[in-house]
Amino acid sequence: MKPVTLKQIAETLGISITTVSKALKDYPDVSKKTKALVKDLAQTLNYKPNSFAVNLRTRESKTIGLIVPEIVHHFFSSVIKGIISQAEKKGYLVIILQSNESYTLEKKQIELLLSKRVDGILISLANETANYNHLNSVLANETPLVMFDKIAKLVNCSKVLINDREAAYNATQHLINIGCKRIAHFRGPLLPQNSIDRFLGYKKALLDNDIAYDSTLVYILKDMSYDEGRFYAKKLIQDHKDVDGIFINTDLVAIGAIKEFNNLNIKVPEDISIIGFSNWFMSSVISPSLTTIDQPGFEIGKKAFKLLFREIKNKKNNKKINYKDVILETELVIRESTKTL
Amino acid sequence: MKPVTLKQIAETLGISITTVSKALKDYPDVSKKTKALVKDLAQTLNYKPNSFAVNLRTRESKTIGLIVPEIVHHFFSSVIKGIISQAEKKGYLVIILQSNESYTLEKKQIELLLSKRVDGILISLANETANYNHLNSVLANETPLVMFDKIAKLVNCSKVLINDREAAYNATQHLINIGCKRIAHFRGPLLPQNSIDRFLGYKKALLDNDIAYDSTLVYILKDMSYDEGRFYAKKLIQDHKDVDGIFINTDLVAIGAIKEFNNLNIKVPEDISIIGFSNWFMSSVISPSLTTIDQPGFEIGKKAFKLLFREIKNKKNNKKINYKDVILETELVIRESTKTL
DNA sequence: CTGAAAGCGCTTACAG
DNA sequence: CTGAAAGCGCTTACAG
Repeated sequence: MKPVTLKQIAETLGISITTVSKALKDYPDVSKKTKALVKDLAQTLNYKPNSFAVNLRTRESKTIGLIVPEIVHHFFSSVIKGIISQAEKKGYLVIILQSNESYTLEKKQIELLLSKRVDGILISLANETANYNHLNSVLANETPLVMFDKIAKLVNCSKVLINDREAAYNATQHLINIGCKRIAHFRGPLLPQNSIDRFLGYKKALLDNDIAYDSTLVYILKDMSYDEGRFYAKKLIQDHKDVDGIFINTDLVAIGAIKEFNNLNIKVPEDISIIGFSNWFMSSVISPSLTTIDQPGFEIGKKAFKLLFREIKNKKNNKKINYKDVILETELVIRESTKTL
Repeated sequence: MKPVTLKQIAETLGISITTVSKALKDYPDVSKKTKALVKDLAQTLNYKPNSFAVNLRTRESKTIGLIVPEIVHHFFSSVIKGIISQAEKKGYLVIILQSNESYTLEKKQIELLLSKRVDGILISLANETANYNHLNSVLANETPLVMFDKIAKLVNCSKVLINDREAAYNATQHLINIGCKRIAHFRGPLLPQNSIDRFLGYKKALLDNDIAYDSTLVYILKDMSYDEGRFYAKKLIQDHKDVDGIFINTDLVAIGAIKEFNNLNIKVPEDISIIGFSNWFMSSVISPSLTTIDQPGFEIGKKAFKLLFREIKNKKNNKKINYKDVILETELVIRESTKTL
């Protein structure tokens, strides 16, 4: 069953391909009668324009690319959902790639998307990524690019963010408010901007409250996994018996830490208060439930697509693109893993 | 910066487009010298074939479509990851769509993918889907189709599955082995094949052990959410004070039930043993941790893509496609939510 | 070993 | 209101 083409409709009706094409797209210069005839036949033959040909002619594919570090991850899957839902509304399809936190893979995937000529690219960077040439080549290629969550400050494009520094500050301040004196921080790797900012927020809160910053209380994690959470929870207790609070870069790690403390018979929050980051669903169902910063993944995804869409449109109309940083609100969600005031 | 074309390379080198095209693809009938010349220039100009033109000529896009009911879901995101990782190896890109368990949306998305002329489609059905015309139209369109997890028995295509009936049987048998006498079942909606099969496995285990089947112990859930788990846990206790075990269709619901029992001060597993299904990561970290059936999402995804790839290849070579059902192994993972033997 | 030509299926500027 | 023609950028059967 070969797909129906304009040519077939034209021949059947004894008119030209041009007219058929125009009729289907409701050009004003085609008679009503012809339009009706064409549309009817197209309908009965179940005509679908060959998108390959349309892409070639119009130079656009109505498809965007999305690269995330990891798909099986509450935050990123929420972002993906936000992006897809918004894209669908505007008639765009989304190709999804996973970088596995690898710079090499990320770079290859960018090239792949570029060679596929997607209309735009959405990306959250791999932890490893320190070189931005591949991103600049997207820009040089005049393909709209929007970064979210894990961004590179130096790349000149629109970004969707939260105020990591402020959120981390608030989290740490909350620990201080409930009486914590020795507050540790499990931070992410050195490169990603959000792990830098969260660290800086933590540090500033300490200083603003006249608590001496002690670098031995800061642990630099690598893969931000549940197991790392367990490992560093144990290590922290061995290194510092006097710790009474921890601000942890991400919920999954915090959940590992809570689990480890449960095992070691260290009471959360009585002995140690814990705050995570991101508000994974899981955090509300573990015991004790986790105090955390709610990070609106779905909204971030929606907003990121909206920005990208705007840039795609502007590009088509040869309008200048003005880059924009959008900062979304976060919220401290207080649960059982922190002492009450 | 306009993308480089074959024509430009040809003109620069003073040879024909044909030869350039052939040189780049290492046709044997082009001289080594010409090939070197062409490849060098293509390299320096950073030539990338226009995929729109290639698609139109070759009638394939090296892109497949994937429809899942929900993305923010441990099982499905694992499947997605499996599919993408395997697709990438074979040079295929994946467009992802989410049906939200809606038949109408699913149908529209199938049409969209068909009109985009993807090389193949992978799908896990929406709970609502009872009519398979849209799937048959994929087949009629000669687009390879593979279903996984939530499948329609009646559609004539390859499928990747687990043995739901057997897995449910084993789960129920385990409850019986540890001494449960009144075993309830929280099942999924009426239509999806896997909720039917899990129910049948449950029932058969009861009968094989001479335990009377009591339909009032079976609760039919709608959206399989955490909140539904809480709701029906409470209801179950009100309806049946003597229940001592529950086999629950999916982990998220089971986690809701455990949480509710914790709140109601009903001890799991002392008062009631609970078994879930799927082995979400979350299930290993809640208290008590959840006994469940491990369902290999990542493997299901990989296998589904492999089957689809085989069919795409066969179609291209005009070989007959022989449909295949692949059944993957599951495993009972015993944790704290069930009594010990 | 090289290249002219046809064609994939559309869209659109232009002529009538 | 209709249509001939050019062209998007490739691939490939065919001729030389």
